[in-house]
Amino acid sequence: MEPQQDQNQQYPPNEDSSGSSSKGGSYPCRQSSTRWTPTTDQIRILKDLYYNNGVRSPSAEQIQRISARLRQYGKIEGKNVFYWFQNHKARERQKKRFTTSSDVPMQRSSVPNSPWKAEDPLIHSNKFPSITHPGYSPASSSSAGVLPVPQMGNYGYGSLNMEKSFRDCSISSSGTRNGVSISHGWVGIDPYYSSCSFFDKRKSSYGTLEQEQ
Amino acid sequence: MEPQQDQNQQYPPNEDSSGSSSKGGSYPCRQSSTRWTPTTDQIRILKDLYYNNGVRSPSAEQIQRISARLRQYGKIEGKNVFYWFQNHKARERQKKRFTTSSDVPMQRSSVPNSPWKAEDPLIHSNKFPSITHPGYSPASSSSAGVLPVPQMGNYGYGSLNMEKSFRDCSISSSGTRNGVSISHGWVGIDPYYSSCSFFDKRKSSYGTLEQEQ
DNA sequence: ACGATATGAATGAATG
DNA sequence: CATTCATTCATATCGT
Repeated sequence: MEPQQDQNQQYPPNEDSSGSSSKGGSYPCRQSSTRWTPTTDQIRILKDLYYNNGVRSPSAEQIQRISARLRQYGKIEGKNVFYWFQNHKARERQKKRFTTSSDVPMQRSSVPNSPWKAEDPLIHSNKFPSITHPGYSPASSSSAGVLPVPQMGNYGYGSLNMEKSFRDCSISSSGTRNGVSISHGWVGIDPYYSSCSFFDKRKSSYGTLEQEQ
Repeated sequence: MEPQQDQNQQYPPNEDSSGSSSKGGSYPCRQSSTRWTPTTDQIRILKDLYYNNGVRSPSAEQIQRISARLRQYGKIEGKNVFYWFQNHKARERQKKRFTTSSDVPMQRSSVPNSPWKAEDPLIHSNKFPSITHPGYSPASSSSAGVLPVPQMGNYGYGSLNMEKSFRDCSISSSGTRNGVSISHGWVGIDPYYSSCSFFDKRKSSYGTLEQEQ
């Protein structure tokens, strides 16, 4: 699996600096920005960052820098870089998820436990680690490209009880059917939000309508 | 936003909780998902609140009222409203972060209209004609999106005196006196885990501005 | 031409 | 509030 579609994609020579802007390059004059179509060079660099530098979720500053660099090879925006990493990581994990679980084909461990209507206060406190942080040890936080080997690959998903892996599968039982009619009121809310917002100093950085209460 | 993509909501007509076997996404209009799919009307109102009223982080009571109002247009819970505002605000900021350069104030290359740099509160047309909503009655009028900002009285959370704001609190507004010390607004059903983490430590980012190249 | 797949884009939900 | 995950939609591309 993992086609990874190597740089096979021979995109059209792209428009480069001419300002044609439509990187699709195929259409005479059509929606120039249907969607970003990365050039081979851009993909190569992105993959290099991903695999050789361990970059998985670049921060805003990194994204700016990356997109700036990639701009030499074609039109690109920050969001493209952002999405690219997001998607690449997600898809890699997604695939891994199915291949790794050789045990049970499709074991939907339906945990009848929804954080929002939850009844046990445990949910927040004892949340197992790791599902989100597999194993790609960022190690030296400064990836700076000194990372010799990309230790990507096996995500330790099955290590622990992934009971909550597939979160609630049935939170939608909110009334409307079978007279249970649990409650509408969305009981249980983010503790941070509702609990303590004392010193809640809202800085109106936007300068728009500001409200305080 | 969303140039052409207009995902309609059409929440599940049936309440089958089991996740069916077929790889989801087979059917075009079969969003049998557990997650909330806002209707265009709901989105319109939410954006109106966001942009025209400056609502960014509604309080518990506000969320209650908002969700109550939006419920006319489809199933919705308080948490949905909460998340919506959270996400909308966060993404707006994020977008800014990606695109904003540290040196130049603002430099829009081209792309006259990009979802990431322009947010228009205007609504999108429905892909499908409004289908009858099984569960709740669409309540006749409106629904088709001719309603700018429906009645329902004014929300006091403008930049005005919020003093008189809470008058007809349908539910038992727990506390929330003027000033601060807002407690759980969750109308009585929010007993557990009031993990008061008063002083949320700003994680202060990774603190490492690495990555060069 | 289609259908399948790969992948960009968007967003709800959740965590830290 | 920032960051991340999961899911889904939309479309580009490729195979037959």
